[in-house]
Amino acid sequence: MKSDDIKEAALKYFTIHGYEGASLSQIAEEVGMKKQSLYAHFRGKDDLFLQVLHDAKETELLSKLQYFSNLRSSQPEEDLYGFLQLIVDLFQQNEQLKFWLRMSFFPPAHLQKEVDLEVIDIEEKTQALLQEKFRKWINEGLLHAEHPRIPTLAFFGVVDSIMLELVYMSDTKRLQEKLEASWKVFWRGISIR
Amino acid sequence: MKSDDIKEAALKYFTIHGYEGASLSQIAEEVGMKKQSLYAHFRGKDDLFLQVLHDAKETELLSKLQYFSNLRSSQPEEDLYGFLQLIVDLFQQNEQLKFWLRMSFFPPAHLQKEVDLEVIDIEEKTQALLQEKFRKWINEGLLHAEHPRIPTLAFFGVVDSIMLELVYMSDTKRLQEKLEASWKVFWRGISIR
DNA sequence: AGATAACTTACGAACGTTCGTTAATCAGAG
DNA sequence: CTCTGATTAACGAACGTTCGTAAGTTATCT
Repeated sequence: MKSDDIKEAALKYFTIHGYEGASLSQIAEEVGMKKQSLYAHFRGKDDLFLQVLHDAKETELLSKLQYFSNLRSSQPEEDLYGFLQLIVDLFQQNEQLKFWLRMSFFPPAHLQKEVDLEVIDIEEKTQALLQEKFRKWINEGLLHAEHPRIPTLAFFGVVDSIMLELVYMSDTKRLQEKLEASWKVFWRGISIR
Repeated sequence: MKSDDIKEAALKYFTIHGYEGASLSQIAEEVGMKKQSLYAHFRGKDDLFLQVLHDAKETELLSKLQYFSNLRSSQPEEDLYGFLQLIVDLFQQNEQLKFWLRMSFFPPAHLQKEVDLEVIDIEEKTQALLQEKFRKWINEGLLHAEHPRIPTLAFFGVVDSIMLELVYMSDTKRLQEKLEASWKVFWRGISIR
């Protein structure tokens, strides 16, 4: 499918240069066609962008849901640390997560409304899922007793900081060091004494 | 000074629309002049951007250095939590921190080198400063004994996640809740039991 | 003080280029 | 023949930048 090639190229340039900085000529050239030909597949730049955005969001959401549904054991230490590693892996496999991160925090001004809808959707779902996990773990006495919303929000904080580090990353060693440090302190902060 | 008005307007549009999305016409219009007149003050768009960037970095660096040098007491709990509040205050006072955050993580591609130099500079200085603080606190037995680099990196992680939340922020209540949660877990993770 | 020179700031006009988009045309496949 | 997808051509609009110029300010010298 040629549309997928276009979306792949668009993802790349949107990620590097942002919405305004990415030009349809570049994207078209990447897939070996003229920019006017893109209009056979998409209604325009906005349409292309929103489809790429939706795809990126869906794959990210799916990856996270799959990770949590494939957990057999109830071992918060492994499960949570594994989730952080999942984020790192996703970042290095596809460009989609980096694109998603950039656009969810710095969306093109005239599409902020549409972007926000996607952001809110994925956030509510993952947060509800994780908070439920924490609720169980706390009830089972595996974690420090407190309202599950607290470790949930704190963990998303760790995830966010790791993603930011992944964006900036020049060096894998530095990333791993920061991940270990954040995880160590976080785990000590939620585990039972 | 008219140059300052221009830089102020430029900061605003760079923050909202990014480098590529901000146009000199808009910036000029904001200060009540034509875009050609900007060239009496700056050599071009890149020059304007880099000056705004440098100013933003300097004020942020200065704010952080001042905060740490004005600490009289050796009370990590107050000092660290106060630093988080400082970040929140800086974000709501000036636009500069939001601009800085956006550009340090998603710089215009052709200026990445120049931006990186500023980022590395501010990061090295603040990190060295904070790590020294942690070293002292740990030596005084006020914090959990470990290599000071660990709580330093973890704390910067908390700071980053708070800043991301400030960028996204639609709601002050949500921000405060996330800040409290991250702080609670972080503090429990580094304090002595 | 008054005249002159130099510098600063702003403007209109125009430059060449690129942008996203539309329309007409054409090749190839079912 | 029809339909899908790609092309060429062309569009108005906006981009950053340069030029020449005019007005205002400052500095220098007699």
